[in-house]
Amino acid sequence: MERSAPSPRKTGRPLSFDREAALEKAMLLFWESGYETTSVSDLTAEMGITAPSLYAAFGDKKRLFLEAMRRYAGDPGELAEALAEAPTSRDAVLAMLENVARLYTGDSTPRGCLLASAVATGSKGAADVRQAAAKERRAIRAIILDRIEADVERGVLPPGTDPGPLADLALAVTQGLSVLARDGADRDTLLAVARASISGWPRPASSG
Amino acid sequence: MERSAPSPRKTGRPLSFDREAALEKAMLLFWESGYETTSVSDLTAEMGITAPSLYAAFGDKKRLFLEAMRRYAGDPGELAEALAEAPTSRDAVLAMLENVARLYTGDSTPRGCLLASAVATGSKGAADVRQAAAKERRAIRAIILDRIEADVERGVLPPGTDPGPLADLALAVTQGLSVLARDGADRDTLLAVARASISGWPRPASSG
DNA sequence: CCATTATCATATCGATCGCTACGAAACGCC
DNA sequence: GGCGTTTCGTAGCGATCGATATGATAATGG
Repeated sequence: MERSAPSPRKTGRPLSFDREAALEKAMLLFWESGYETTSVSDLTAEMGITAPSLYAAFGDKKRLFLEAMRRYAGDPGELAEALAEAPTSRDAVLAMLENVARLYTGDSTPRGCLLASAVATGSKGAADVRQAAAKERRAIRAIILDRIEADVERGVLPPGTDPGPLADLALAVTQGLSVLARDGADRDTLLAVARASISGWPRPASSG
Repeated sequence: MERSAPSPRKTGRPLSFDREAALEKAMLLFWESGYETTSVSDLTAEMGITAPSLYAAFGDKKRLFLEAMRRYAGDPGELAEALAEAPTSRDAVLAMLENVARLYTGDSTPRGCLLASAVATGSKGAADVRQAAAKERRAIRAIILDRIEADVERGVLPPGTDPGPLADLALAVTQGLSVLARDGADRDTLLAVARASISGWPRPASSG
């Protein structure tokens, strides 16, 4: 249901810049400096284009951010697949947390999480952008929750296990790790927190 | 080492507003809308004073925020005392997390945590303000760490227990809960996450 | 009752904000 | 080579940003 090419125009002056590369630059800058606190002037400087080009290619600052955020978040289906591949939901969540720990401390990307920091707060005029980020987080939570529920149904987790707090904890740690990373914590520190955070998961009914 | 009264002036026109009340209003607004994304115009409207009064009383926007942040964070000594009162570091951290869960979902205050959201990101010009917030977080972590180390030394926690990840986890959950609260999670949800987050703590050497 | 001191309200300051009008330039089509 | 179409760079729009100059006003000290 995804248009592979938005509209391969046949006429007119061609775009003089790589739209995807420019979007990537914008994403990194929003990641680093936040949505409202990154100016269009900052963006055009980093993207190597002028303001009219930015507006022609992306609409306005808000739509550029939303597109950058979707690029950052990636395909939710891939997250679901990754979680499904792990033998247990516990392994799945641990792997996810370890992945974000590494993502937040990458040396070629800003520290922390774009979803956690770029719109953590802001003016009333950006309330809809914050809602969009909240929606992304809800989608992630739902995927984690599904994976945990599957384990409860299959008996991998003890019957009666409440999946909600486990999913919420995973999400909270995901966002909390972002703050640690922004404060300068190194990768090993974040990985240790990731592991500690799931050490309290209910043990399987030791069916082996 | 703290001046009890900044300077009880003897002459000149008296202040026509309650400085503490105005600071409280400013804190709540920064809490709600963030540092850079709250304008001086927003502040003066909420505080009920004009811009020159604000600058005369608080210096500038940055110093007003730093003062509001210190007011929000409270006295670190009180946190240390509260942690010391609990029978174990586990109880202490649980109580702390439950307290922030309630703080983040108070119905007379903004949702979430000022330290977590107000300067989660921002422009280069506000880097020093973010550093100030990071310093507050480091102070909190140090207090938690001390409390955990005390339990390790006393044998309340198993010897060889690494206190670092436990303290970092507590801090990460503290900041992560703020995101959940901002996204609309209710108080019980946050309390459940708080409890789940410490369920993996190493058990005492069952000396009873 | 006047001098001193400090805060008051009004009216801005220059800089930057997000955004766009305008005309020249570069393409496909004929 | 014209023509239609689209993007280009320049230049600047009105609004808002953080912060102040200015002179009136209200207190104390003598």
